[in-house]
Amino acid sequence: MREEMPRAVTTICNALQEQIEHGLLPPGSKLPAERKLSEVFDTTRITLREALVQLEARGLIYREERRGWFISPPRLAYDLMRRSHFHAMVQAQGRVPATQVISARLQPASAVICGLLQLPALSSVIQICRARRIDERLVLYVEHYLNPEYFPQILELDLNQSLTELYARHYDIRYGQVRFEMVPTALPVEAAGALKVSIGSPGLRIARVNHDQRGRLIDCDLEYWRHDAIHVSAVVADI
Amino acid sequence: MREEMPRAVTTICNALQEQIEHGLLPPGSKLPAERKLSEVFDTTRITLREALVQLEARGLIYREERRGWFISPPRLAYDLMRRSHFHAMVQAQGRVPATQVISARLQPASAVICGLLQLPALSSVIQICRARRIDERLVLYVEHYLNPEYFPQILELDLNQSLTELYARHYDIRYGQVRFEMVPTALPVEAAGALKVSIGSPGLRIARVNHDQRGRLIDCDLEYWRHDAIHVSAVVADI
DNA sequence: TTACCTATCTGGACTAGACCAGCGCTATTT
DNA sequence: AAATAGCGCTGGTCTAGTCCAGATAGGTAA
Repeated sequence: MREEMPRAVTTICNALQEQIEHGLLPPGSKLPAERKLSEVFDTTRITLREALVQLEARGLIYREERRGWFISPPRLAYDLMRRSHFHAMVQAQGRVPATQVISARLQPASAVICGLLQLPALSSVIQICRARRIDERLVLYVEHYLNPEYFPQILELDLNQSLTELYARHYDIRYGQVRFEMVPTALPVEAAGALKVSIGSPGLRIARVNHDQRGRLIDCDLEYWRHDAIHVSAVVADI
Repeated sequence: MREEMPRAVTTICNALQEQIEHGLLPPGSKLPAERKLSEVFDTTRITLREALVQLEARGLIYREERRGWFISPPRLAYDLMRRSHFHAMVQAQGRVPATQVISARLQPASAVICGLLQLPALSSVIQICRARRIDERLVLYVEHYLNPEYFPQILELDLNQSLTELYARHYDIRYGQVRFEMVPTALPVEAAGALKVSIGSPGLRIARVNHDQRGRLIDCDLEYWRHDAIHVSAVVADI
Protein backbone atom coordinates (compact mmCIF):
# COMPACT_ATOMS: atom_id res chain seq x y z
CA MET A 1 0.00 0.00 0.00
CA ARG A 2 1.72 3.10 -1.16
CA GLU A 3 0.62 6.69 -0.90
CA GLU A 4 -0.48 8.38 -4.11
CA MET A 5 1.98 11.22 -4.48
CA PRO A 6 0.69 13.94 -6.83
CA ARG A 7 3.06 15.53 -9.27
CA ALA A 8 4.87 18.66 -8.21
CA VAL A 9 3.12 20.70 -10.90
CA THR A 10 -0.27 19.61 -9.65
CA THR A 11 0.66 20.42 -6.07
CA ILE A 12 1.74 23.93 -7.03
CA CYS A 13 -1.37 24.49 -9.13
CA ASN A 14 -3.65 23.43 -6.31
CA ALA A 15 -1.85 25.56 -3.76
CA LEU A 16 -2.08 28.66 -5.90
CA GLN A 17 -5.64 27.96 -6.99
CA GLU A 18 -6.71 27.60 -3.39
CA GLN A 19 -5.14 30.94 -2.49
CA ILE A 20 -6.82 32.63 -5.44
CA GLU A 21 -10.24 31.17 -4.79
CA HIS A 22 -10.13 32.19 -1.16
CA GLY A 23 -9.44 35.74 -2.16
CA LEU A 24 -5.96 36.01 -0.71
CA LEU A 25 -4.81 37.04 -4.16
CA PRO A 26 -7.43 39.45 -5.53
CA PRO A 27 -8.02 39.91 -9.29
CA GLY A 28 -5.41 42.11 -10.91
CA SER A 29 -2.81 41.60 -8.19
CA LYS A 30 0.66 40.46 -9.12
CA LEU A 31 2.19 37.14 -8.20
CA PRO A 32 5.72 37.06 -6.77
CA ALA A 33 8.57 36.64 -9.26
CA GLU A 34 9.04 33.21 -10.81
CA ARG A 35 12.38 32.78 -9.06
CA LYS A 36 10.78 33.63 -5.72
CA LEU A 37 7.94 31.20 -6.29
CA SER A 38 10.27 28.42 -7.32
CA GLU A 39 12.05 28.88 -3.98
CA VAL A 40 8.77 28.90 -2.08
CA PHE A 41 7.73 25.62 -3.67
CA ASP A 42 11.26 24.25 -3.56
CA THR A 43 11.48 23.40 -7.23
CA THR A 44 13.02 24.47 -10.53
CA ARG A 45 11.89 27.52 -12.40
CA ILE A 46 10.99 25.29 -15.34
CA THR A 47 8.66 23.18 -13.22
CA LEU A 48 7.19 26.24 -11.55
CA ARG A 49 6.61 27.80 -14.95
CA GLU A 50 4.79 24.70 -16.11
CA ALA A 51 2.40 25.12 -13.22
CA LEU A 52 1.85 28.77 -14.08
CA VAL A 53 1.15 27.88 -17.71
CA GLN A 54 -1.46 25.40 -16.51
CA LEU A 55 -3.20 27.97 -14.37
CA GLU A 56 -3.06 30.29 -17.37
CA ALA A 57 -4.77 27.59 -19.45
CA ARG A 58 -7.51 27.33 -16.85
CA GLY A 59 -7.94 31.09 -17.06
CA LEU A 60 -7.01 31.78 -13.43
CA ILE A 61 -3.92 33.86 -14.09
CA TYR A 62 -2.41 35.72 -17.03
CA ARG A 63 0.89 37.30 -17.85
CA GLU A 64 2.07 40.56 -19.22
CA GLU A 65 5.18 40.26 -21.34
CA ARG A 66 8.24 40.65 -19.12
CA ARG A 67 6.17 42.29 -16.40
CA GLY A 68 4.91 39.34 -14.42
CA TRP A 69 1.94 37.13 -13.65
CA PHE A 70 -1.40 38.52 -12.49
CA ILE A 71 -4.68 37.16 -11.20
CA SER A 72 -7.35 37.12 -13.91
CA PRO A 73 -10.40 39.34 -13.42
CA PRO A 74 -13.86 37.81 -14.00
CA ARG A 75 -14.79 36.95 -17.57
CA LEU A 76 -16.94 39.29 -19.64
CA ALA A 77 -20.32 37.83 -20.59
CA TYR A 78 -20.65 37.88 -24.38
CA ASP A 79 -24.21 37.13 -25.39
CA LEU A 80 -24.61 36.27 -29.06
CA MET A 81 -28.31 37.10 -28.97
CA ARG A 82 -28.37 40.35 -27.04
CA ARG A 83 -25.38 41.72 -28.90
CA SER A 84 -24.46 45.32 -28.37
CA HIS A 85 -21.18 46.97 -29.19
CA PHE A 86 -18.07 46.56 -27.07
CA HIS A 87 -18.33 49.79 -25.09
CA ALA A 88 -21.97 49.29 -24.19
CA MET A 89 -21.47 45.64 -23.33
CA VAL A 90 -18.53 46.33 -21.04
CA GLN A 91 -20.19 49.27 -19.33
CA ALA A 92 -23.39 47.33 -18.80
CA GLN A 93 -21.33 44.92 -16.75
CA GLY A 94 -19.98 47.67 -14.55
CA ARG A 95 -16.54 47.78 -16.09
CA VAL A 96 -14.48 50.33 -17.96
CA PRO A 97 -13.88 49.90 -21.71
CA ALA A 98 -11.17 51.54 -23.81
CA THR A 99 -10.25 51.33 -27.48
CA GLN A 100 -7.07 52.21 -29.28
CA VAL A 101 -6.66 52.33 -33.05
CA ILE A 102 -3.55 50.53 -34.25
CA SER A 103 -3.96 51.12 -37.96
CA ALA A 104 -6.65 52.10 -40.46
CA ARG A 105 -6.22 52.13 -44.21
CA LEU A 106 -7.54 51.13 -47.61
CA GLN A 107 -5.68 48.10 -48.88
CA PRO A 108 -5.95 45.14 -51.27
CA ALA A 109 -8.16 42.42 -49.80
CA SER A 110 -6.61 39.05 -49.02
CA ALA A 111 -8.19 35.94 -50.48
CA VAL A 112 -9.81 35.09 -47.14
CA ILE A 113 -11.41 38.51 -46.84
CA CYS A 114 -12.59 38.48 -50.45
CA GLY A 115 -14.31 35.21 -49.63
CA LEU A 116 -15.94 36.45 -46.45
CA LEU A 117 -17.17 39.69 -48.00
CA GLN A 118 -17.98 38.08 -51.36
CA LEU A 119 -15.84 40.55 -53.23
CA PRO A 120 -14.19 39.90 -56.60
CA ALA A 121 -10.47 39.20 -56.68
CA LEU A 122 -8.12 42.17 -56.30
CA SER A 123 -10.75 44.29 -54.54
CA SER A 124 -9.79 46.94 -52.04
CA VAL A 125 -11.08 46.90 -48.49
CA ILE A 126 -10.83 49.21 -45.52
CA GLN A 127 -8.89 47.51 -42.78
CA ILE A 128 -9.14 48.84 -39.23
CA CYS A 129 -7.04 47.20 -36.51
CA ARG A 130 -7.84 48.05 -32.92
CA ALA A 131 -6.88 46.89 -29.44
CA ARG A 132 -9.49 47.02 -26.70
CA ARG A 133 -9.27 47.03 -22.93
CA ILE A 134 -11.49 46.20 -20.01
CA ASP A 135 -10.47 47.97 -16.82
CA GLU A 136 -7.12 48.86 -18.40
CA ARG A 137 -6.33 45.27 -19.26
CA LEU A 138 -5.76 44.46 -22.94
CA VAL A 139 -8.22 41.70 -23.81
CA LEU A 140 -9.16 41.96 -27.47
CA TYR A 141 -7.48 42.57 -30.80
CA VAL A 142 -9.87 43.12 -33.71
CA GLU A 143 -9.37 43.48 -37.42
CA HIS A 144 -12.37 45.01 -39.16
CA TYR A 145 -12.74 44.77 -42.92
CA LEU A 146 -15.30 47.11 -44.45
CA ASN A 147 -16.69 47.10 -47.94
CA PRO A 148 -15.52 50.59 -49.00
CA GLU A 149 -18.55 51.08 -51.19
CA TYR A 150 -20.75 51.59 -48.15
CA PHE A 151 -18.46 53.70 -46.00
CA PRO A 152 -17.04 56.67 -47.92
CA GLN A 153 -14.67 58.91 -45.95
CA ILE A 154 -14.89 56.75 -42.86
CA LEU A 155 -11.12 56.88 -42.46
CA GLU A 156 -11.42 60.58 -41.68
CA LEU A 157 -13.60 59.94 -38.64
CA ASP A 158 -12.47 59.16 -35.11
CA LEU A 159 -12.19 55.39 -35.05
CA ASN A 160 -11.48 55.11 -31.34
CA GLN A 161 -15.18 55.08 -30.68
CA SER A 162 -17.71 52.39 -31.47
CA LEU A 163 -17.97 51.55 -35.17
CA THR A 164 -21.55 50.49 -34.59
CA GLU A 165 -22.41 54.03 -33.56
CA LEU A 166 -20.47 55.56 -36.46
CA TYR A 167 -22.37 53.34 -38.86
CA ALA A 168 -25.70 54.48 -37.44
CA ARG A 169 -24.87 58.17 -37.15
CA HIS A 170 -23.04 58.77 -40.43
CA TYR A 171 -24.31 56.07 -42.76
CA ASP A 172 -27.70 55.07 -41.36
CA ILE A 173 -26.52 51.47 -41.28
CA ARG A 174 -27.44 49.05 -38.51
CA TYR A 175 -26.62 45.41 -38.08
CA GLY A 176 -29.12 42.86 -39.31
CA GLN A 177 -28.11 39.26 -39.74
CA VAL A 178 -24.77 38.35 -38.21
CA ARG A 179 -22.85 35.13 -38.63
CA PHE A 180 -20.45 34.09 -35.87
CA GLU A 181 -17.65 31.53 -36.05
CA MET A 182 -15.75 30.64 -32.90
CA VAL A 183 -12.50 28.71 -32.82
CA PRO A 184 -10.28 28.16 -29.79
CA THR A 185 -6.71 28.58 -30.98
CA ALA A 186 -3.40 30.21 -30.16
CA LEU A 187 -3.15 33.94 -30.75
CA PRO A 188 -1.38 34.77 -34.03
CA VAL A 189 1.61 37.09 -33.91
CA GLU A 190 -0.23 40.34 -34.73
CA ALA A 191 -2.75 39.70 -31.97
CA ALA A 192 -0.14 38.61 -29.45
CA GLY A 193 1.91 41.70 -30.21
CA ALA A 194 -1.04 44.07 -29.89
CA LEU A 195 -2.19 42.47 -26.64
CA LYS A 196 1.37 42.38 -25.30
CA VAL A 197 1.25 38.68 -24.53
CA SER A 198 3.83 36.08 -25.39
CA ILE A 199 3.27 34.54 -28.78
CA GLY A 200 1.38 31.31 -28.74
CA SER A 201 -0.80 32.23 -25.78
CA PRO A 202 -4.18 30.55 -25.90
CA GLY A 203 -6.96 32.65 -27.37
CA LEU A 204 -10.43 32.58 -28.83
CA ARG A 205 -10.96 33.65 -32.40
CA ILE A 206 -14.42 34.96 -33.22
CA ALA A 207 -15.07 35.80 -36.85
CA ARG A 208 -18.19 37.83 -37.59
CA VAL A 209 -19.76 38.45 -40.95
CA ASN A 210 -22.26 41.28 -40.73
CA HIS A 211 -25.24 42.21 -42.86
CA ASP A 212 -27.12 45.46 -42.42
CA GLN A 213 -30.83 46.05 -41.86
CA ARG A 214 -31.36 45.81 -45.63
CA GLY A 215 -29.54 42.50 -45.94
CA ARG A 216 -26.39 43.87 -47.56
CA LEU A 217 -23.09 42.27 -46.62
CA ILE A 218 -21.33 45.28 -45.15
CA ASP A 219 -18.29 44.18 -43.18
CA CYS A 220 -16.61 41.43 -41.22
CA ASP A 221 -14.51 41.34 -38.04
CA LEU A 222 -11.80 39.01 -36.91
CA GLU A 223 -11.75 39.21 -33.12
CA TYR A 224 -8.94 37.67 -31.11
CA TRP A 225 -9.80 37.46 -27.44
CA ARG A 226 -7.59 36.50 -24.57
CA HIS A 227 -9.05 33.10 -23.84
CA ASP A 228 -9.68 33.91 -20.19
CA ALA A 229 -11.44 37.20 -20.85
CA ILE A 230 -14.88 36.06 -21.97
CA HIS A 231 -17.53 33.46 -21.72
CA VAL A 232 -19.92 33.26 -24.62
CA SER A 233 -23.58 32.49 -24.20
CA ALA A 234 -26.56 32.02 -26.49
CA VAL A 235 -30.19 31.10 -26.07
CA VAL A 236 -31.66 29.19 -28.96
CA ALA A 237 -35.35 28.38 -29.21
CA ASP A 238 -37.19 25.84 -31.36
CA ILE A 239 -34.35 23.93 -32.90
CA MET B 1 22.55 45.91 -39.42
CA ARG B 2 21.97 42.54 -37.87
CA GLU B 3 19.80 39.73 -39.10
CA GLU B 4 16.61 39.11 -37.21
CA MET B 5 17.10 35.60 -35.87
CA PRO B 6 13.79 33.95 -34.94
CA ARG B 7 13.64 31.84 -31.83
CA ALA B 8 14.32 28.16 -32.16
CA VAL B 9 10.79 27.32 -31.07
CA THR B 10 9.32 29.50 -33.80
CA THR B 11 11.60 27.97 -36.40
CA ILE B 12 10.52 24.46 -35.45
CA CYS B 13 6.84 25.43 -35.41
CA ASN B 14 7.05 26.95 -38.85
CA ALA B 15 8.91 24.00 -40.30
CA LEU B 16 6.38 21.51 -38.98
CA GLN B 17 3.41 23.70 -39.87
CA GLU B 18 4.67 24.01 -43.42
CA GLN B 19 5.00 20.24 -43.75
CA ILE B 20 1.52 19.73 -42.36
CA GLU B 21 -0.14 22.31 -44.56
CA HIS B 22 1.46 20.91 -47.65
CA GLY B 23 0.04 17.52 -46.87
CA LEU B 24 3.33 15.73 -46.27
CA LEU B 25 1.94 14.76 -42.89
CA PRO B 26 -1.69 13.78 -43.43
CA PRO B 27 -4.31 14.05 -40.65
CA GLY B 28 -4.08 11.21 -38.17
CA SER B 29 -0.50 10.31 -39.00
CA LYS B 30 2.07 10.10 -36.25
CA LEU B 31 5.03 12.40 -35.82
CA PRO B 32 8.46 10.90 -35.15
CA ALA B 33 9.46 10.46 -31.50
CA GLU B 34 10.33 13.58 -29.55
CA ARG B 35 13.92 12.43 -29.20
CA LYS B 36 14.18 11.88 -32.94
CA LEU B 37 12.69 15.30 -33.68
CA SER B 38 15.02 17.04 -31.25
CA GLU B 39 17.94 15.51 -33.17
CA VAL B 40 16.46 16.55 -36.50
CA PHE B 41 16.13 20.15 -35.32
CA ASP B 42 19.38 19.98 -33.38
CA THR B 43 17.95 21.12 -30.09
CA THR B 44 16.92 19.96 -26.63
CA ARG B 45 13.90 17.83 -25.99
CA ILE B 46 12.53 20.57 -23.74
CA THR B 47 12.74 23.14 -26.51
CA LEU B 48 11.31 20.73 -29.05
CA ARG B 49 8.46 19.95 -26.67
CA GLU B 50 7.70 23.62 -26.29
CA ALA B 51 7.27 23.86 -30.04
CA LEU B 52 4.95 20.85 -30.04
CA VAL B 53 2.85 22.37 -27.25
CA GLN B 54 2.51 25.52 -29.36
CA LEU B 55 1.33 23.61 -32.38
CA GLU B 56 -1.07 21.80 -30.07
CA ALA B 57 -2.39 25.18 -28.90
CA ARG B 58 -2.96 26.19 -32.52
CA GLY B 59 -4.88 22.97 -33.03
CA LEU B 60 -2.53 21.55 -35.65
CA ILE B 61 -1.40 18.51 -33.71
CA TYR B 62 -2.57 16.57 -30.67
CA ARG B 63 -1.13 13.92 -28.43
CA GLU B 64 -2.27 10.65 -27.04
CA GLU B 65 -0.94 9.95 -23.58
CA ARG B 66 2.37 8.15 -23.88
CA ARG B 67 1.63 7.12 -27.45
CA GLY B 68 2.89 10.06 -29.42
CA TRP B 69 1.95 13.15 -31.37
CA PHE B 70 -0.49 13.08 -34.27
CA ILE B 71 -1.74 15.46 -36.93
CA SER B 72 -5.16 16.86 -36.08
CA PRO B 73 -8.05 16.01 -38.38
CA PRO B 74 -10.35 18.84 -39.55
CA ARG B 75 -12.61 20.43 -36.96
CA LEU B 76 -16.24 19.40 -36.67
CA ALA B 77 -18.69 22.17 -37.49
CA TYR B 78 -20.97 22.73 -34.50
CA ASP B 79 -23.86 24.95 -35.50
CA LEU B 80 -25.80 26.33 -32.54
CA MET B 81 -28.83 27.05 -34.68
CA ARG B 82 -29.12 23.89 -36.74
CA ARG B 83 -28.43 21.65 -33.76
CA SER B 84 -28.90 17.96 -34.13
CA HIS B 85 -27.53 15.26 -31.88
CA PHE B 86 -23.93 14.14 -31.94
CA HIS B 87 -24.33 11.07 -34.13
CA ALA B 88 -26.39 12.85 -36.78
CA MET B 89 -24.10 15.87 -36.78
CA VAL B 90 -20.95 13.80 -37.20
CA GLN B 91 -22.43 11.57 -39.89
CA ALA B 92 -23.78 14.55 -41.80
CA GLN B 93 -20.18 15.69 -42.14
CA GLY B 94 -19.09 12.36 -43.56
CA ARG B 95 -17.40 11.08 -40.44
CA VAL B 96 -17.88 8.17 -38.09
CA PRO B 97 -19.26 8.79 -34.59
CA ALA B 98 -19.01 6.47 -31.59
CA THR B 99 -20.21 6.74 -28.01
CA GLN B 100 -19.15 4.90 -24.91
CA VAL B 101 -20.92 5.08 -21.56
CA ILE B 102 -18.54 5.61 -18.67
CA SER B 103 -21.06 5.69 -15.87
CA ALA B 104 -24.80 6.17 -15.33
CA ARG B 105 -26.50 6.40 -11.98
CA LEU B 106 -28.92 8.25 -9.74
CA GLN B 107 -27.01 10.42 -7.30
CA PRO B 108 -27.34 13.50 -5.07
CA ALA B 109 -27.10 16.68 -7.15
CA SER B 110 -24.21 19.04 -6.56
CA ALA B 111 -24.94 22.67 -5.77
CA VAL B 112 -24.03 23.71 -9.33
CA ILE B 113 -26.40 21.18 -10.87
CA CYS B 114 -29.21 22.11 -8.47
CA GLY B 115 -28.76 25.66 -9.67
CA LEU B 116 -28.75 24.82 -13.38
CA LEU B 117 -31.77 22.54 -13.15
CA GLN B 118 -33.57 24.72 -10.59
CA LEU B 119 -33.95 21.83 -8.19
CA PRO B 120 -34.29 22.17 -4.40
CA ALA B 121 -31.28 21.34 -2.24
CA LEU B 122 -30.48 17.67 -1.69
CA SER B 123 -32.34 16.57 -4.81
CA SER B 124 -31.32 13.48 -6.72
CA VAL B 125 -30.35 13.61 -10.38
CA ILE B 126 -29.49 11.06 -13.01
CA GLN B 127 -25.90 11.51 -14.04
CA ILE B 128 -24.69 9.97 -17.29
CA CYS B 129 -21.03 10.30 -18.23
CA ARG B 130 -20.01 9.43 -21.76
CA ALA B 131 -17.00 9.68 -24.02
CA ARG B 132 -17.52 10.27 -27.72
CA ARG B 133 -15.33 9.71 -30.74
CA ILE B 134 -15.09 11.00 -34.27
CA ASP B 135 -13.34 8.59 -36.62
CA GLU B 136 -12.03 6.63 -33.62
CA ARG B 137 -10.48 9.70 -32.02
CA LEU B 138 -11.72 10.66 -28.54
CA VAL B 139 -12.92 14.24 -28.80
CA LEU B 140 -15.69 14.83 -26.28
CA TYR B 141 -16.45 14.01 -22.68
CA VAL B 142 -20.01 14.81 -21.59
CA GLU B 143 -21.77 14.73 -18.28
CA HIS B 144 -25.55 14.73 -18.61
CA TYR B 145 -27.75 15.55 -15.65
CA LEU B 146 -31.40 14.62 -16.04
CA ASN B 147 -34.31 15.59 -13.86
CA PRO B 148 -35.38 12.08 -12.80
CA GLU B 149 -39.03 13.10 -12.63
CA TYR B 150 -39.23 13.16 -16.43
CA PHE B 151 -37.18 10.06 -17.24
CA PRO B 152 -38.34 7.03 -15.25
CA GLN B 153 -36.42 3.80 -15.91
CA ILE B 154 -34.06 5.48 -18.35
CA LEU B 155 -31.09 3.82 -16.66
CA GLU B 156 -32.35 0.48 -17.92
CA LEU B 157 -32.10 1.55 -21.57
CA ASP B 158 -29.06 1.39 -23.81
CA LEU B 159 -27.31 4.71 -23.23
CA ASN B 160 -24.68 4.24 -25.92
CA GLN B 161 -27.07 5.66 -28.45
CA SER B 162 -28.33 9.21 -28.83
CA LEU B 163 -30.17 10.53 -25.76
CA THR B 164 -32.12 12.84 -28.02
CA GLU B 165 -33.60 9.83 -29.78
CA LEU B 166 -34.31 8.02 -26.52
CA TYR B 167 -36.14 11.08 -25.26
CA ALA B 168 -38.31 11.19 -28.36
CA ARG B 169 -39.00 7.48 -28.62
CA HIS B 170 -39.64 6.62 -24.99
CA TYR B 171 -40.76 9.83 -23.36
CA ASP B 172 -42.14 11.93 -26.22
CA ILE B 173 -39.81 14.73 -25.23
CA ARG B 174 -38.04 16.97 -27.74
CA TYR B 175 -35.74 19.90 -27.21
CA GLY B 176 -37.29 23.36 -27.20
CA GLN B 177 -35.32 26.29 -25.85
CA VAL B 178 -31.64 25.60 -25.24
CA ARG B 179 -29.16 27.82 -23.46
CA PHE B 180 -25.47 27.50 -24.36
CA GLU B 181 -22.49 28.74 -22.39
CA MET B 182 -19.02 28.41 -23.89
CA VAL B 183 -15.79 28.86 -21.99
CA PRO B 184 -12.29 28.13 -23.27
CA THR B 185 -10.43 26.48 -20.41
CA ALA B 186 -8.18 23.57 -19.52
CA LEU B 187 -9.79 20.15 -19.35
CA PRO B 188 -10.55 19.10 -15.77
CA VAL B 189 -9.17 15.78 -14.54
CA GLU B 190 -12.27 13.66 -15.24
CA ALA B 191 -12.43 14.90 -18.82
CA ALA B 192 -8.70 14.56 -19.38
CA GLY B 193 -8.80 11.02 -18.05
CA ALA B 194 -11.76 10.00 -20.18
CA LEU B 195 -10.24 11.52 -23.31
CA LYS B 196 -6.83 10.03 -22.50
CA VAL B 197 -5.06 13.34 -22.76
CA SER B 198 -2.56 14.81 -20.35
CA ILE B 199 -4.19 16.82 -17.63
CA GLY B 200 -4.30 20.51 -18.26
CA SER B 201 -4.68 20.19 -22.03
CA PRO B 202 -6.62 23.07 -23.54
CA GLY B 203 -10.31 22.44 -24.04
CA LEU B 204 -13.65 24.05 -24.69
CA ARG B 205 -16.38 23.70 -22.11
CA ILE B 206 -19.91 23.98 -23.44
CA ALA B 207 -22.67 23.91 -20.85
CA ARG B 208 -26.20 23.39 -22.17
CA VAL B 209 -29.42 23.86 -20.27
CA ASN B 210 -32.28 22.24 -22.14
CA HIS B 211 -36.02 22.83 -22.07
CA ASP B 212 -38.47 20.58 -23.86
CA GLN B 213 -41.18 21.43 -26.39
CA ARG B 214 -43.48 22.31 -23.49
CA GLY B 215 -40.98 24.64 -21.85
CA ARG B 216 -40.06 22.34 -18.97
CA LEU B 217 -36.45 22.38 -17.80
CA ILE B 218 -35.54 18.76 -18.45
CA ASP B 219 -31.78 18.32 -18.34
CA CYS B 220 -28.39 19.92 -18.72
CA ASP B 221 -25.09 18.79 -20.25
CA LEU B 222 -21.54 19.70 -19.44
CA GLU B 223 -19.55 19.05 -22.61
CA TYR B 224 -15.76 19.10 -22.60
CA TRP B 225 -14.35 19.18 -26.10
CA ARG B 226 -10.80 18.83 -27.20
CA HIS B 227 -10.14 22.41 -28.18
CA ASP B 228 -8.99 21.49 -31.66
CA ALA B 229 -11.95 19.26 -32.45
CA ILE B 230 -14.66 21.80 -33.22
CA HIS B 231 -15.48 25.18 -34.54
CA VAL B 232 -18.73 26.68 -33.35
CA SER B 233 -20.93 28.77 -35.58
CA ALA B 234 -24.18 30.65 -35.21
CA VAL B 235 -26.30 32.89 -37.38
CA VAL B 236 -28.20 35.56 -35.52
CA ALA B 237 -30.75 37.77 -37.20
CA ASP B 238 -32.28 41.08 -36.09
CA ILE B 239 -30.21 41.92 -33.10
C1' DT C 1 -3.44 -21.27 -30.57
C1' DT C 2 -3.52 -18.62 -26.63
C1' DA C 3 -1.88 -16.42 -22.68
C1' DC C 4 1.64 -14.20 -20.48
C1' DC C 5 6.06 -12.18 -19.78
C1' DT C 6 9.70 -9.09 -20.78
C1' DA C 7 12.68 -5.88 -23.28
C1' DT C 8 12.36 -1.68 -25.55
C1' DC C 9 10.48 2.57 -26.96
C1' DT C 10 7.56 6.45 -26.03
C1' DG C 11 6.13 10.47 -23.69
C1' DG C 12 5.80 12.59 -18.72
C1' DA C 13 8.15 14.83 -15.12
C1' DC C 14 11.97 16.97 -13.18
C1' DT C 15 16.83 18.98 -12.00
C1' DA C 16 20.31 22.73 -12.11
C1' DG C 17 22.00 25.64 -14.13
C1' DA C 18 22.96 29.71 -18.30
C1' DC C 19 22.37 34.00 -21.09
C1' DC C 20 19.42 37.63 -23.12
C1' DA C 21 16.08 41.54 -23.60
C1' DG C 22 12.77 44.52 -21.99
C1' DC C 23 10.58 47.00 -18.03
C1' DG C 24 10.91 50.34 -14.36
C1' DC C 25 13.14 52.67 -10.88
C1' DT C 26 16.86 55.67 -9.47
C1' DA C 27 20.32 58.85 -9.91
C1' DT C 28 22.40 61.93 -12.79
C1' DT C 29 22.48 65.53 -16.12
C1' DT C 30 20.58 69.40 -18.58
C1' DA D 1 11.49 70.42 -13.43
C1' DA D 2 12.26 67.58 -17.21
C1' DA D 3 14.95 64.57 -19.87
C1' DT D 4 18.16 60.83 -19.77
C1' DA D 5 21.47 57.35 -18.73
C1' DG D 6 22.37 53.36 -15.95
C1' DC D 7 21.27 49.30 -13.63
C1' DG D 8 18.75 45.74 -11.29
C1' DC D 9 14.92 42.75 -11.62
C1' DT D 10 11.68 40.14 -14.40
C1' DG D 11 10.23 36.98 -17.58
C1' DG D 12 11.81 34.63 -22.19
C1' DT D 13 14.63 31.20 -24.08
C1' DC D 14 17.71 27.47 -24.08
C1' DT D 15 21.17 23.61 -22.72
C1' DA D 16 22.14 18.83 -21.18
C1' DG D 17 21.08 15.76 -18.99
C1' DT D 18 18.07 12.05 -15.33
C1' DC D 19 14.46 8.96 -13.76
C1' DC D 20 9.79 7.07 -14.25
C1' DA D 21 5.56 4.78 -16.13
C1' DG D 22 2.64 3.41 -19.69
C1' DA D 23 2.35 1.36 -24.46
C1' DT D 24 3.90 -1.96 -27.78
C1' DA D 25 5.60 -5.73 -29.81
C1' DG D 26 8.14 -10.03 -29.85
C1' DG D 27 9.04 -14.24 -27.96
C1' DT D 28 8.19 -17.99 -24.74
C1' DA D 29 5.56 -21.24 -22.19
C1' DA D 30 1.06 -23.61 -21.32
